Amino acid sequence: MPRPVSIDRSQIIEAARTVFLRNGFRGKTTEIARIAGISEGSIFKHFKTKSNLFLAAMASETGEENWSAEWMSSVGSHDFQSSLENIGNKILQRLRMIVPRLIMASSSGITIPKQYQFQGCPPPPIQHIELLTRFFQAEVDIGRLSISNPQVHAHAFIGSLSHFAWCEAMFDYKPCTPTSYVRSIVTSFLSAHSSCKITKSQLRK
Amino acid sequence: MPRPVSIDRSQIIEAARTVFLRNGFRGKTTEIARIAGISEGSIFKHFKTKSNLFLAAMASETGEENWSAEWMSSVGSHDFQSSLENIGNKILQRLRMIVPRLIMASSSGITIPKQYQFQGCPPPPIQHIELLTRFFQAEVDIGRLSISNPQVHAHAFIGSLSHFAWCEAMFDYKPCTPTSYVRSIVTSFLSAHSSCKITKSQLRK
Amino acid sequence: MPRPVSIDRSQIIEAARTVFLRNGFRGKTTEIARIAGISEGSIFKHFKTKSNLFLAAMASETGEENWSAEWMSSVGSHDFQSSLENIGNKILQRLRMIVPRLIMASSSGITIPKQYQFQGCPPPPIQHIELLTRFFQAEVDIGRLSISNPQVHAHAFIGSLSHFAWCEAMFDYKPCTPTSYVRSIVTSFLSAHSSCKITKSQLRK
Amino acid sequence: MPRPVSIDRSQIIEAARTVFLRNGFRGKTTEIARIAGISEGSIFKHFKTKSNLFLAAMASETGEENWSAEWMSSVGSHDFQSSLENIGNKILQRLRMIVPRLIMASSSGITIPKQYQFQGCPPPPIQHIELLTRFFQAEVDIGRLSISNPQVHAHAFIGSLSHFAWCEAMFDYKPCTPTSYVRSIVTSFLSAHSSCKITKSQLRK
DNA sequence: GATGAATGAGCCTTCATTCAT
DNA sequence: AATGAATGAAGGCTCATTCAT
Repeated sequence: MPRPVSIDRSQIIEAARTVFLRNGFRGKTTEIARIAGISEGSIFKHFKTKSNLFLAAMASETGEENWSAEWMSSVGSHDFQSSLENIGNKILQRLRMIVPRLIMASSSGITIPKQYQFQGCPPPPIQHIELLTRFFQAEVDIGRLSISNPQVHAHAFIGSLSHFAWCEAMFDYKPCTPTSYVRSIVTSFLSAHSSCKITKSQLRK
Repeated sequence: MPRPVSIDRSQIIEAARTVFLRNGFRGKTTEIARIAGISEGSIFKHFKTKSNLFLAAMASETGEENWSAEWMSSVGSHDFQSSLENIGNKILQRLRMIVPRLIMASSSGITIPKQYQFQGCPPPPIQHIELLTRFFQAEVDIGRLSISNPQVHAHAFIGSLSHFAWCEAMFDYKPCTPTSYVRSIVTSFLSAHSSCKITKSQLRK
Repeated sequence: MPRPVSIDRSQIIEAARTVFLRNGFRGKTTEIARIAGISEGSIFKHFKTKSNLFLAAMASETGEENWSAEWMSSVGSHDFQSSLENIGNKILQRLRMIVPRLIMASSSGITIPKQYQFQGCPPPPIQHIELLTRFFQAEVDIGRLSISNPQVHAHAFIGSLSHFAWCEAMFDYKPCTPTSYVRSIVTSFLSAHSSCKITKSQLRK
Repeated sequence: MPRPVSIDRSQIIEAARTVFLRNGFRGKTTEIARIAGISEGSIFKHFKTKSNLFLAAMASETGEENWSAEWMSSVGSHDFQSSLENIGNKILQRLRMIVPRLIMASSSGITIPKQYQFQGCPPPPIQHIELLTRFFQAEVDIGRLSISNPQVHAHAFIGSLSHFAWCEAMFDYKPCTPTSYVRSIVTSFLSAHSSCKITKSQLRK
C-alpha cells in the first residue's frame, strides 16, 4: 500500500507558468520546484522532461469547443452589435491568456512534438479566425453583412484583438479598457460592412 | 601591416539572426560561428558576451525616422485609399521583419539593458501606432475622416497588420498576399470612417 | 528520505590541496574531482567557484590560539633550553604545513577577499614573530635573556625555522632532522643571549 | 637586407616580470605586450611559448660566481664582524630580488625543464648555504669560530636573511632596515660562536 | 621584423536528470 | 511517493598561439 499522492500536477504547472513566462524556457527547474513548494525530483516524477513540463505549462486547455454552436446560434440575432461584441470579448479574454504562452512556446527553441501542437487542431488564433469566418459567412448569407472575403476580414478582426493582448503582454501598453476596445472595433467593422439599418442608427448614439 | 581584417560584424549578426530566430536564445555560439564561417573565438572578439550578440542580432536598425514627415505630407492627398494603402504596406513590410525579433527578444529571458531598449523610443509597433494616430487626427481635422478615438483605431489598424506578420512568423499562416491584405483592411477602414465621396466611388471599382 | 549525503567537504579539500600544491591555481577541477572520487559538478555544489575552493584548500585552520598562554607560563621555567626548543618545534611543525600553502596562495594571482585573509589577524608567520617577541621580552624582563631588540631576534629566529620549511617545500632540501635543527638554533641563540649559567653548563654536554 | 631588430628581449622580460610577479603565471600575454609597448605576436617571436618567457623572466642572472673567492679571501680578516656583515648584506640584497621570483616559479604549476633549473647548480639559496658553510668551516679551521655543524648554522643564518625577503615580498612586513637586520643577526651569531676577543669587545659599543 | 586579427583547444560552471533512501 | 544529493553532458568564454600582410 504505497503512500498516497500528495502533489498534484496543477500546482507544478502553475509554478512552471510563473517561471517560464518570466524567464522563458531558461527558467530553472529548481526555481519551479521552490515556487511549487516541492522537491526538484518530484517534478520529474510527473513530467519526464523539462520540455514536457514547459509544453504542459504553455499549453492551454482548449475552451473553444462549444463556441461554434453558440456563435452560429446568434446569427441573425436582433442586436448585431452586441452579439459581435460578445464574440469579440470572448476572444479577447482568451487571447490575453493565450498570447503570452504562445510567444514563449514559439521562442523556446524546443521542437514541439505533433501531439502537443494543439492536438491536431490549428492553434487558437487560427482557430478563432476560422470560427469567425464561418460566422461572418453566415451573416453574409442572410444578407446582414456585405464583405467579399470573410476570411481576410476575420483575420483583420482577430488581429486587432490579438494585438491588444500582444502589446499588453510585451510592452504593458493598453490604449483603453478591453471592453471599450472591443466596442470600438465592432462598431467600426459594422459601420463598414453591415447593411443593417439598426446598426447605423445605433451609431448615432 | 598586421593581417587585415577579414570578419565584419554584419556577417556575424546575420548568422546569429538565423540561429536565434530558429532556436531562441538557446541557439549555440558554435553553430553561429559555423554558419558565419568563422571561429567561435572571433565572435567574442566582436561581442563581449552572447547576450550582447543576441541583442545586436535582434535589434532592428530603426527605419521610421522620416515616416512622420512623409505621411503628414500626404494628408489630404487626392487619393485617400492609396495613400493609406501606401502607409499600410510600409508598416506591414517593416513588421514582418521586426515581429519575429521582438518575439525572440521579449522571451529570451535575458534582461535587456536600458540602452538597448529601443534607444529611449517606444518599441516600433507602439511607435507606429503613435505615428498613425497623428495621421488619422490630421485627416479628422480636415474633415476627411470621422472617428471619435484615433488612437484606438490606429491600434486596431496596426493590430490587423501586426497579426498578419505574427501568424506568418509563428504559424506560417497567410490568408492572402500582404498587398491584398492591406488593400482589404484599408478599404474596410475607409468604408467605415471616410466621409470622402471619392473614396466611396472608388469602392465600386 | 532523500539520498543521504555521501560527500564531505574535507575529502574535496584534501584532493584540492593535493592538486593545487602540485600545479598551483592552474590545477584543474576535473582532476580534483577525479582524485576526490566524485563528479566535477559536486565540487561546485560545495564551493561556488574554483577560487573559493582554492582558498578553502590553502587556508589553514589556525591552531595558535592558546600558544600565547602556554609560552608565557613557561617564562622563567627551570630548563630554558628545552622550553625554547619546545616552542621552536611547535612553530616549525606548523610552518612545514603552512608555508607551502602560503606560497601557493600568495602567487595564485587571485585576489584574496578580506574575510579569507587570516580573519583579520596577521598571517601565521607574522603572528609567530609577535608571540615570540613577547616571550623574549618577558625573559628579558626577568633578566634571563639579554637582547636589545626582541622583535628583530624573533624575526631571525622564526626565519631560521621558516627557511627550513621553505627549502623543504621548494627544493626538497633538508640539512638535518627538524628536531636537531631546532636544537641547534636554540643552543646557538641561548649561547649568544642567555645570561643564565645553567645554560652555559648545558652547552658543555 | 631585412629590417633591423628593434625590440630587445630585456624590455619584454622586464614587462613580463612586472606582470608575473603581480598575477603569477596567470598574467596575460596581452598585458605583457601592452606594458612592453610591443605587439603580442612579437613576444612569441622571441619566446616560443609563454612558459619560456615565464622562466626567462623568473630566472635570475647568477651573480654569485666570484663570491666564493671573495669570501674565502676575507677569512681571518681583521674585522670579523664587518666581513660577515658584508657577506650578509650581499646575500640579503640578492635574496630580496630572487625570493619573489622563486616563489612565483615554484607555484606556477609549470614543470621546469632541467636546463632552466639553475643551470645544473643548486638554486641560489642552497648555493648560498653551501658557500657560507665553506666560509664558516674555514673560520672554524683557523680557530676563530666554534661551531659543531657549520652547515646547519649556515642554513639558519641564510634562513634569517631569507625570511626577511620573504616577509617583505609576501606580507610587506619589515622589522627594520635590511642593514640593521643584518647587523643584528651577525652580532648575535658571533656572540654565540666567535672565540675572537675583538668581537666581544665590539659588542660593548 | 613587426603587427594584431583570427583561431580553437580547453576549462569552469550550470542545470536537467537520476538515484539511493 | 517524495526528497534532495549526486551526476555529467554541454556550453560560454578565455587566451596562448598562429598567420597573412
